[in-house]
Amino acid sequence: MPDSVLDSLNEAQREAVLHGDGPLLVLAGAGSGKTRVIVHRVAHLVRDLGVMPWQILCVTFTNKAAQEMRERLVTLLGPSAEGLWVYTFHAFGARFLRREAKAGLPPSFPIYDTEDALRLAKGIMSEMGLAEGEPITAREALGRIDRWKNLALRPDEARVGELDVEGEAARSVYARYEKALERAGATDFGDLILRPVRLLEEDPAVQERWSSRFRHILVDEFQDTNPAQDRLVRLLCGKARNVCVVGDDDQAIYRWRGADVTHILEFDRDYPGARVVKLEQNYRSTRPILEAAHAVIARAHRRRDKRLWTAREGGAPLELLVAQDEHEEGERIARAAERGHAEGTPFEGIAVLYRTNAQSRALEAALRARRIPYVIVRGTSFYERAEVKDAAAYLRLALSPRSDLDLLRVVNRPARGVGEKSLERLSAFAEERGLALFDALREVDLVPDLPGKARHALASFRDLVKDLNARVGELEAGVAVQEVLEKSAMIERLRLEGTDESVERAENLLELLAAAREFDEAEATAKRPADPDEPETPPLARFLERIALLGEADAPTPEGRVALMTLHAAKGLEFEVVIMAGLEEGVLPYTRPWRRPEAEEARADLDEERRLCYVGMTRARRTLILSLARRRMTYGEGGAGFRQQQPSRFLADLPPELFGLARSGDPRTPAPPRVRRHPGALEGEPLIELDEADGWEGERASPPPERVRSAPGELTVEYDEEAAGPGLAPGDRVVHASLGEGVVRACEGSGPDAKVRVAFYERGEKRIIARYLRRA
DNA sequence: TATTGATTGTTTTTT
DNA sequence: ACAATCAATA
Repeated sequence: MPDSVLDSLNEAQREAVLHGDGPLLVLAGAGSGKTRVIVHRVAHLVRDLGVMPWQILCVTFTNKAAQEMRERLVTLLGPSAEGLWVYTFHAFGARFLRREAKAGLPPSFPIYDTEDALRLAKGIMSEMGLAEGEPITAREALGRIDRWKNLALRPDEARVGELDVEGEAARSVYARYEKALERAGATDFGDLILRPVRLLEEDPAVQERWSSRFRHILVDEFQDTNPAQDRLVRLLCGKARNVCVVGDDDQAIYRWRGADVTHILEFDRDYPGARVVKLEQNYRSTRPILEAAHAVIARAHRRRDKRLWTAREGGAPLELLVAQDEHEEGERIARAAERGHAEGTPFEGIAVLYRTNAQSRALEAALRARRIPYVIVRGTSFYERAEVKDAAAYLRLALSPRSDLDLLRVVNRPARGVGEKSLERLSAFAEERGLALFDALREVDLVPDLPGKARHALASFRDLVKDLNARVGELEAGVAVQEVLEKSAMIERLRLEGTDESVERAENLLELLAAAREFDEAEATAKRPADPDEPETPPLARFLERIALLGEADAPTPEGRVALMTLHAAKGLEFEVVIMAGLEEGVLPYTRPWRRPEAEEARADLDEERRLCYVGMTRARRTLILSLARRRMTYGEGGAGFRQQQPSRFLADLPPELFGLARSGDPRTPAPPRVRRHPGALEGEPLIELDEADGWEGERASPPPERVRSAPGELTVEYDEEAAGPGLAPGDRVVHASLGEGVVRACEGSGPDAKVRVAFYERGEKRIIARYLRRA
């Protein structure tokens, strides 16, 4: 390894990079150069220790991370990086199962996503005569099944409590569900881990082959592994135990998905003799940001002791935005973003983070009103659109005609006169003869009682799929997609419809076509490492696999736009300016309004919320702005109405001196608000006092509460009734969203509902409700 | 069968 | 507020 590289690493990083054989745990705090360490370690193994690229397996959690790692390795190692195995857990599992004939799956098996799985479970439950919700819903059953799969448990091994009626039902659904997957020759996400684990455990020859194949295994984001994944890693690294796991227990935020922090917390117990390296120097954030983040995370239970530090001096204090409701919050955030931009941060350097997707609405509206360009980095990807999934289902069916689920999805898409009744008859016919639906279609003429129209439609559908199926071995993805789109007339029908929505759908389908062609192109140019063991997988199968596993579109945030995303989506990213919305009880420590978990469960939940908060804060490089609303609409106007909100307990953990106003040097800059823990605070109780100093009304439309006090079970807001209108007085200059700027002439009443007479420069004099005005 | 209007539940996070 | 599912109708 060149000295220049070694010199650029700090001591801990160097230790991790140069570590030789044996287990290694790298506890890498936020912004501590984690990816750098992994990448340089791989380079070291290949270049200095002579490990062959294909003997190294790098496992990540997300596609984005895998992609980034692969790119950085190519830059570092050049073409030899092509031979490295760099995959997400699920992509690795898929590759394993395709290549391992003993897994007993057809080589182009379809991968059912959550939506598919839910439909399958629903079908099974209605077959079993279980009404929805009696005793459990399909969703709940699937939740249980998922948890079992995360533990690598098969139906017969799934344990349920004595009186657990729901569990019992879920288990019998699980058994049938597995049978259905088996019959279809399909897998779901959980299977991609479970099946390799079980095969490796049950067949020593297979285990020997795989564990000797990989000399080194590196796992990123190890804190997010579930038990099945943990077991998979252990099986793959075998006796040599050359495994390097990198992660941060403080950033474990996927417990709900079956991840278990224990794996990282007790790594050195599971792998005795493991070396542990802590990366605590942070290269990302300013000192106040790190201090704030530490104050929040320090109170979490069950964590490895560590503390991030930075060599960087100085740094602006944190800011706190306090709004009356979510609309005002949006507006304040929009203005903060505008200010950040005005002060020189490009829009793409600014992010607004929130706990739940529902919060994005108000934020979006406010940004739009101010004409601030933004993107929502969303969870639902392009490939989850219904029309795209329809097209994909056609292709999957062509590859795997046994997949009844896919057949049922598209047999009448677009509508061609095959209704429920006809499908029932077809199913009955298939059932009788033990055939898959598609095989039943081969003899559609023998199915009794079909209306002529339906029979004809079914026959032509069958011919389309059959034709594709016959050529599927060598068919390019692009050609296959094109044929499906043409012959099924999906696009044509959508065009005929002519609504805005249908046009957009047609465009999505064309985009899928473009993606398929791009895929073919990449396949043609990429010289895939010669691998004699790898059975020839049809290109179409590889394309569909990518679609199935590409959850989030890993499009980089476009230039020139503020990024809006959930805290989960923000993991691994960094921004110059981070604005966190909704620091309120129930929102940032999120609590489900209904079910009340047991104490231990509740504490674990709360810890996870704390870590989520920590993840959000540590995304910020220079500026961290926290915001909250006093009241918030739940379920919209028709729903429960609005809820009075208490400030988040996490705010109370922040030392008051970290707060101040960003605009220093302004002679009118008031004293910073004091945020402190109430003297009598009980453990776990949000007891916060926010004292706001004068001067804040410069940022406020409605009169500032003089004092906000939050005690157990109560929140009091005291207003100074003497304050004129929204802190507005005749002569003040104000702005209205659509009417522009003007001057206040008079105020009637007080509070946010006060009527204010304003002389607008361009629109003349108008009477406006105070809450719609802002100071100019 | 397909379309429509009403009703219901949903809201945490996603490979 | 919104989507998704369900019931009633053309």
